[in-house]
This record gives sequence, structure tokens and C-alpha cells, in this order.
Amino acid sequence: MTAGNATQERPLRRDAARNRELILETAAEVFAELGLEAGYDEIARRAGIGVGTVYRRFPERSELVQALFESRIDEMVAIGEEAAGMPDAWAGLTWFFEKSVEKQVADRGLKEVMVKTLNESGRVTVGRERIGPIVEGLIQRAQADGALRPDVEVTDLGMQLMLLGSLATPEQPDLWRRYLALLLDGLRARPDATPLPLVAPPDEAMHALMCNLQGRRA
Amino acid sequence: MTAGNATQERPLRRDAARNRELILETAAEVFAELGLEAGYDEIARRAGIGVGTVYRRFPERSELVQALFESRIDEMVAIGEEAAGMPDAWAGLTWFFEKSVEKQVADRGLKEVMVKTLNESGRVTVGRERIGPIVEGLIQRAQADGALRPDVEVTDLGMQLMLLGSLATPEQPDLWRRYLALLLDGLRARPDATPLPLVAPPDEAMHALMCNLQGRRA
DNA sequence: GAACAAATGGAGAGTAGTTTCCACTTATGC
DNA sequence: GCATAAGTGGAAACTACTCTCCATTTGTTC
Repeated sequence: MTAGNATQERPLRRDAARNRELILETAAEVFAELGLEAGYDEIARRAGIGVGTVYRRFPERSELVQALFESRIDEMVAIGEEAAGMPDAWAGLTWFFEKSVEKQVADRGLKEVMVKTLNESGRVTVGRERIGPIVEGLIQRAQADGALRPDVEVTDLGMQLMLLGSLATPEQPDLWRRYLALLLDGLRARPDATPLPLVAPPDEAMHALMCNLQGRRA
Repeated sequence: MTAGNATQERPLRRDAARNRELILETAAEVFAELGLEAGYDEIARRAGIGVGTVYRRFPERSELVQALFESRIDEMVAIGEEAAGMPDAWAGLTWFFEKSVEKQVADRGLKEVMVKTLNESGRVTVGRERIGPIVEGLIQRAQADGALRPDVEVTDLGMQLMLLGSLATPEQPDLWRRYLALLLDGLRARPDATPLPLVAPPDEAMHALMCNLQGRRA
């Protein structure tokens, strides 16, 4: 969240680096307020710099959004790790869900970033390289415990998380809790559970989902 | 779906009425292909008429979309009625869900219309005046039967339906079945079910949800 | 078939965001 | 401190719509 992000190329000139951070900060603010489709103009205006500078640094909007997103991954990872450390596996999973969605509610920018933009860059993988394994761990523990139904996978939970997140609005800040409860009941391991149809959610499904939530062409 | 829709005003001149239908047909096609945000230009071009004509007939995009949507309601109502006629209440509900989502998968225009546009017009109620009561019936029957958990409401199911619909893409035409199965397991009445937090999903929640799915400001 | 209202097409003005470009400024290395 | 490459601002050209207007065409009525 501080400086960092040097992409191993020739380092930016000091003033340029400062501006990059400034853009990032301002963009976070602008996106949080106006949504991910806010114009570069607005970001530039608020940052007190020229549009050209913003374009120079982030020629693709997705790069900007991604940079923003990456700065949040640590937080998610921390949540995941805390969940993994909880004595009861199911409770950990539940808690992870709750906290994740809560984060999204609190930060509209984050929510939109999660739902909307992963796929603009074409890569769903963005944060999953780090978050994925952690969730995988949560899942396996809960399944070994006999609490979580054995036929769900990481991607499944990822999707549900997105979906829940998309329910979170300032107007209905708690509605998602209702549907999380519903979801969790469905996720419980039960002898009489309907086996999930094997349509094998590949990574692309997630991409497609998110295109969809945006009403975009895939 | 044929002519109809006379809003009790002075009837349109014959050619105008023909054009109205033409616009509707073309728009359905264009929307299905390009999404609800396709320009009026494109619709006019494909219909072989001037943009002016489209604007004259549907000054508000929402009117156009709504007209389109309304022509589908009958189909939904029919599905609902058939479900209500099934001997087993739970099976009926399940079947209703399945068919509804299948419809959305088959018709991208419909899906988008359902998810995206209800609220553009500011009225979520659009189709619910007719569909709502039917779903209500399905729910009550299934609850009386002891199959459906007693703490879900029409709006809940409506939301879940939208959510499932938003999962349906041509690329992953069956993924939603996986999550429908999950949802249904959560919807089952069970002694050990987690009671749904009472955040009372008001009608506005649905509106908010849909704004959200679109990433719009409410 | 004449008269009149209704409807039409599409040019063009308006709007909003995107992206480029380059004369000018500024950091950095020597 | 000077040379130089890197970085900057913001005007302006583009793009992609949305929406209006009115001279002209077309149905309708008598």
C-alpha cells in the first residue's frame, strides 16, 4: 500500500514515482465514490495533475484498477490466515466469508474491483495466486472435518463470494447476511444433499461470470 | 408478442404501428447480441429506419426495454402456473427455478433485461405484479408441505433467481445448475437450519441489488 | 383524389469520455 | 551547474453515442 510496485524495469524518476502513488491514491478515492468508470479526467483533476500523466502511467484502465486491487490482497490474505488458525474449521470458513464480504461492503471500490475488473484485465488469477491456496486450505480442513460438503471447490466458493459481494449496497448493508446464511446451509455436508451437477467450474467460468455481472461481452 | 400494446390512446397509424413492432423485434435481436447498451443507431440501421423514428416511439430507452420485457412475462407466468400444478410442491418449485433460468440462458436479452433494466425504469415491480403472486403460491405450498424452509420470502427467491441468471453465459451454459443445486439444498426445510438473519428484504433491496449488478449508482 | 394530420429520415448539434501530441519543465549524473 | 533524458500539462482531435428538428413522405378521412 505504501511505495513498492517496482516492476523491475528502469526505476521511475523520483517525481514520477511520487505521481504514480498520487494517482493510485486519488483513483482509489474517485473509484470508491464514482465507480470504476469514472473518467481519467476526474482523477487527474483531483490529483492536481494532467490527464496526460495519468495516461502515461496507466495507459490501460485495467492496469490502474489492478494496481489498486493488488494493494488489497494482503488484507484478504490476512483474513484467510486468521480463519485458518481458528480451532473449528467450519467456523473458520464462515468467518472468512463474513469478513470478506464485510470488507467489500465497507469499500465500494474494492467490491467493484473484485466483481468488475478482474476480467477487464483478462486475468482472473490476479489475487488468486495468493488467496486461492489459503481458501483451498480452509476448504480441505472443513471437508476433512465433515462439516463442508465434499463436492465444492475453491472456484465455487470464489464465485459465491463475488455473488454475495454484489448484493452488498450501502442501502442494504446487511442483506447479504441473509443470503450468506442460506448459502452456508447449502454448503453443509449432509447425507441427503443433492450432489452438485458436475459442470466442472473451470477458471474461465469465473471470468465469464464477471463479464456477466457487468453485462459485458466476454 | 404479436401486435397489441395499445395503451388506450389514439391508435397509431398503421405504418407507425408496423414500425413499432419492427423496432421491438430488431431491438430484441440487437440487445440479445450487443447488450442492453447498444445504440439506437444500430437498432435503426438494422431495422432499416431512421433513428428519429426509434426515438419518437421510445423516447426513453427504458420504455423500449420494458416493452420487450413485458412480452416475456406471459411465458414466465405460464411456467409458474405449470409448476403450481405439479403434484409435489418442492418439485414444482425446483422446476420453476430451472425453467426460469433456462429461459434466461437461452435469451441473453431477457437475462439482461431481468437483471439490468427493471430498475432503470425505477420500478422493480414491472413483472412482479403478475409473477409475484404465482411465486408466492409456490412458496406457500412448499412451506406448508414442510419442504421449503419457512423463513424465505418471495423477494428472496426473486433475488436468487436473478443471481443465478447472472451466472448463465453461453460459455458456461450449465454452471448455474451447480449453484442451483447448492441453493436448493440451502432452501430445504431442516431442523438444524441456521435461521435467516432478519434483515427484511424490502422491495428496495431488489432494486439496489440490480443497480449493483450493473455497477450503477442507486 | 384532395386535404390534413401523422409519421418519417437523417443531417447535425450536443455531450462525455478517451487518447495523442509536443513545447515546456524537472530530476539526475557527471 | 550543465547536459540530457525523463516526465509533464493540457489543448485538441477522436470516438461513440444521444437527441432534436423539419422538409418531405405517407396514411386516413371524407
